[in-house]
Amino acid sequence: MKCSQDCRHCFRGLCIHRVPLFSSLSEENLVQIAGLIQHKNYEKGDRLISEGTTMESLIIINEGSVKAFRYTPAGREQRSYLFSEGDFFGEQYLFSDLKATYNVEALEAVKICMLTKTQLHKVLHTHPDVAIKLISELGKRIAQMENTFQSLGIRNVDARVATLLLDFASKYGEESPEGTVITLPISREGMANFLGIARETLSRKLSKFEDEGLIRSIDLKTLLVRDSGTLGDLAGLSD
Amino acid sequence: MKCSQDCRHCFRGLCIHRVPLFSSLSEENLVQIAGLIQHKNYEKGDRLISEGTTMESLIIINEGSVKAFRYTPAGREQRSYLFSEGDFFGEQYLFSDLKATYNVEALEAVKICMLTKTQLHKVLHTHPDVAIKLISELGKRIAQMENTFQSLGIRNVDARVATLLLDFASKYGEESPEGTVITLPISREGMANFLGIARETLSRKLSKFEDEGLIRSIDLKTLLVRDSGTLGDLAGLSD
DNA sequence: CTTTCTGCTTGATTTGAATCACAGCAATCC
DNA sequence: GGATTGCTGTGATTCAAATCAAGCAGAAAG
Repeated sequence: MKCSQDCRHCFRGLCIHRVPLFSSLSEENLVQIAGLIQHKNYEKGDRLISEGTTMESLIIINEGSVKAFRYTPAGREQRSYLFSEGDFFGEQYLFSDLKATYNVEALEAVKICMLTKTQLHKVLHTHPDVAIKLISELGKRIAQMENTFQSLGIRNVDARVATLLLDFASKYGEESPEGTVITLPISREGMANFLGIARETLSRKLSKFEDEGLIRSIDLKTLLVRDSGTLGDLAGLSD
Repeated sequence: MKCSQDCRHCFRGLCIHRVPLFSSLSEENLVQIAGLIQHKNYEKGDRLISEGTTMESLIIINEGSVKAFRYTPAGREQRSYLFSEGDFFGEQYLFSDLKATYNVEALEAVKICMLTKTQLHKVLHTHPDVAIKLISELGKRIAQMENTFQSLGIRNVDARVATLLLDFASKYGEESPEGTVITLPISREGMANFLGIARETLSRKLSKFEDEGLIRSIDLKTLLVRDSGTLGDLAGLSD
């Protein structure tokens, strides 16, 4: 199946074109790999991966977004990631026989592409470019995690909240004359878990930022960032 | 130069044999790659990498240990890693043109092996096995970081200290009839930075653990872990 | 051997976030 | 439309770790 201009109708080629991982490949190779890929859809709230499960595939998000999280021994959801279109995950487990150490849940309707363990191995062996790209992506992710580490180590909660807001602004924000409008992908509770702080504390911080004119809360799912400069200062000048 | 049984005297082959990264290679390939590797020695306190520098090589530690750290905007050392024999780092920067975002300093006399950007690319192209191994190692590192995330997100400082002690016990500890004797690679201040807590707090926690009979402080650089079971409970049953 | 310095401990106080408690609002269900 | 349920915001309180402040011990220097 050859891709026409509108990939939305070419399910095989769809995700592969979007994924930076395969961007270095020729059209011919793309089509070849596309044939190996399986597709699956999930509804909001569906579990894609559960802790302790054996992972057999690399998963690439084609449409929608998911959260990755764990439970603390006390049973609270904790420190999750958000993955959205073009992101991939599950690669850690494809080369070891470890079980998944986190859960992944759909935040909305989600379409994914899967490449199984053996197929990925084959691809990596025959296309070193893909391997290098994958290494590079993993490197980026590590660098990003190191950044997150830094902000985590900082006790200053204001800085963490500011960082999250700016992150969201760049990922989910849309520019408007008044500032950046963010459509929040997760609830306040979710954000608090993400930051490792109490729900109430997040509320208070957001209220404070609003009092200071840095943001404006449109409704529970929508936020306007009015002064990203000051937020940036807060995020950086921590400690 | 072919490796004899005692690799210590065969500088070219030395690190390559130790590094899991290259373990899948044939002796022939090993020798070939060994020829590309450069060696360097550092004294305690020497800087291997400075923030903002361009990284041109993958660095593999052959002997000794180093710490990786950043400075907070306020100028405090923060949240470092410890790398020792067989560990490698710097790979994130070899595929992007990013500058180093952390500093690396020798904690003792250190011998390293370096493989430059272009040489590594060449190796990865010609030896897909090495690429896959590298991907797998990076995956492991990510998994490990995710674990660290979890313990970081936990407010319970006791748990974090306990985790660190157990980590050190397995990395630097030696069994003795009374328990595991740890020769600490870093100062109290270093450990506190590592954990993201105040130096004083660490002191107090260690004193508390000692009162409870879990550990015994031999001298400032030596620690005896007497009850790793209870420490494990503390580390796990946090929050 | 004494002095000095550096890193460590211990105590007192402060601070900032967690927790507890409850009220308001929104969404869903009947 | 009204009721149940699940989020959210705010105030009061508690608590744990940071900070401030001495004091101590071991190492290096004179």
